[in-house]
Amino acid sequence: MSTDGVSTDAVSGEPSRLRADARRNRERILRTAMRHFSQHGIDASLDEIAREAEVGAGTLYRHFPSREALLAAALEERQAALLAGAQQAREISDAGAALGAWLASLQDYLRSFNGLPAPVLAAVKQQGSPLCLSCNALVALTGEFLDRAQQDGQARRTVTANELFLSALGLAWVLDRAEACGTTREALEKVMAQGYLTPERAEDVTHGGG
Amino acid sequence: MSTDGVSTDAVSGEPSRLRADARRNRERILRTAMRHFSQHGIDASLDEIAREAEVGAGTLYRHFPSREALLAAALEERQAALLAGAQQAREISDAGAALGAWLASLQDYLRSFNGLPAPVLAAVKQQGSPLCLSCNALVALTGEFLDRAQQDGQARRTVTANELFLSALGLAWVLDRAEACGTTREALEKVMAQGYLTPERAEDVTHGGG
DNA sequence: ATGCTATATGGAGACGGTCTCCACTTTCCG
DNA sequence: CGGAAAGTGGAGACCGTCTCCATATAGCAT
Repeated sequence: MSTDGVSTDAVSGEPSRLRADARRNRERILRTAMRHFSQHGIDASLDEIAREAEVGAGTLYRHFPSREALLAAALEERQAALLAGAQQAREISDAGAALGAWLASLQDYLRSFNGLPAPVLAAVKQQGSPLCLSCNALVALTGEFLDRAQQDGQARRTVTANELFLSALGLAWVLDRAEACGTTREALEKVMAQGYLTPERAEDVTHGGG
Repeated sequence: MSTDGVSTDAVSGEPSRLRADARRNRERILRTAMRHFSQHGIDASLDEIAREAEVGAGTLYRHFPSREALLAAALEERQAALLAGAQQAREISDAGAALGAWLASLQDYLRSFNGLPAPVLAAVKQQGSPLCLSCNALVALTGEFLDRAQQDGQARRTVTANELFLSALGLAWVLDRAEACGTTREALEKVMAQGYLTPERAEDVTHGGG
């Protein structure tokens, strides 16, 4: 524990110019929040988190002005894991398999906390959200893998990154509230991948339109 | 129950043996609730509904013990419309088109109120919910049209009614919070119908398994 | 060390939501 | 018309979010 006093963190993350006690508190809050979000989902009581982190509610809200801000901070590790997943997926030679691997990683990420899909979806449309940045990145990444699979003739050219990402969100939403509901994750992923129509019929619809 | 002078309503609907004032209040609450759910989504304040219906909170909770109960009552007309939609769909000769029509009606129903997909999904797994009955019926109806389309070779035999219904729920969830998010309902419906994979690739996955 | 100030803290309390409880009012039957 | 059964309203307990500011503290200058 080499306590290096005040040194300004030149390159890295946010908690740079905070006073020592503030940094400590921020950390306590964050750890407690991660535990609570894991256990009780994204609707965990913020005051309860503050209480258990042994700080006042004001302190929590000073560090994290909104639930989303706290959520975003609590998700950083998971996001790192997701990015690692993306890197692994990139190294898969088959474009379709790579896309599949990415979507699987994405599902895992979206199930970090119960109810996570909702704020993520909100962040997609709402500009200023703290989750927004990562969220745009997620769409972009989805686009990257989708493009590759399309180039390779494995994914439909009619599908856009946005659509695929939103579909994945919908799937995650169903999954995290309904796994014990008579279906498996695999089955629903398959429906998303293949659709419910027969191939021949699907092509008709493609050309015929509505 | 020795002296049940008040005859139990054997067959029909709910508002049977209520005192005149009670029936009137129930009706006022229901009308107000329909308006509020329409305007503010399913999270509309119940106390606010009571206030605007000019009844006490206790009265509201006596008639409708939970938000779900009120919701279920407020949805009755919409459910009737949905059933009518099902009947129309039945009369379509093409099995695939019939399935499509049903799913479209279902989407309309699920968008009766903002946020409706969530309680419906909850009702799928939670036995005792007031929405549960209608919800089971919805899965059954979906099964009816899916079966027909499968018989006709238009829908994949690997898909079950439950899966299709849950997918539709996920779609509705995305739609009702994200329509103004860079995508159209039609596009997402198409993804659900066809999947994101190319037909050839989809067949590989079918055989290859997980 | 010591003083000083920017920084950070805690928790009381305003607000709004859910839901219960029961003293009171109303209906309606005999 | 009288009284029991049915129904009512709204006060208030409880819980969650979020703000505000008197107070406490870290860390720099001296």
